[in-house]
Amino acid sequence: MPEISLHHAHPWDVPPKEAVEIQRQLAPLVREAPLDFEAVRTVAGLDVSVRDDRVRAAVVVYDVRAREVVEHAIWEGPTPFPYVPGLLSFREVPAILPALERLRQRPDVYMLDAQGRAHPRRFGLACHLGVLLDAPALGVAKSILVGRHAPLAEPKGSAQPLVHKDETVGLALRTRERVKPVYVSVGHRITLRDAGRLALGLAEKYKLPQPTHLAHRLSYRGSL
DNA sequence: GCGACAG
DNA sequence: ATCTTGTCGC
Repeated sequence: MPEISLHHAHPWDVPPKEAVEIQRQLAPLVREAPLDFEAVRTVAGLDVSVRDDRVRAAVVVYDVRAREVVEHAIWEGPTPFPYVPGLLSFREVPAILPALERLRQRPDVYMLDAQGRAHPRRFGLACHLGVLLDAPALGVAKSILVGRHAPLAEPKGSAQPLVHKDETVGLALRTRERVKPVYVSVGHRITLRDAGRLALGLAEKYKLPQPTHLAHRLSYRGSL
């Protein structure tokens, strides 16, 4: 079992003010690059649920060719940080990392139930995890943190850029007809275009792509 | 100063 | 995120 090596590690138990400073320091490290789909066999779906003062992180490793879950893991622990808009990663990453350590294999791509660059400082949870792991990552959120977009057409696959302060930070993407869209954004080592393609391609049965949908189920119910 | 605000 | 049954519509 390969050990997880973190890039640019830093403390998590810090006051909000310092957390913001850490984000500003790491944001420039985010890289956008084409995703080599030929080399992608597995996509990890990640999600964290909260129960009283406990958090439960769940990871599902989804084989994109076989279209099935090949491995999954859970980790539970005390809630380390309150929910503060813009600082979600400081609440969830400390639980996600130990969950990832319980996997036997390293996923090729990480898909988060959160924002990537569509964040006030361009450093949402998907960016944070991507930079720490130095691996391809993308965010697929159910609602907007920052930015606006034009109305979407009806068909599945319709999309509109999500713009914040004159900058395209994400994509409003309709993954199912007549269903509210999801918000895709770059986490790390992927382009917005490829992130959109991946999210749409994995949205087989539900609004959310399979990896994220299943991870949400696993963290919420405790089983698949 | 007043709203908005991933999960 | 979480608390929760039925119900309307494709």
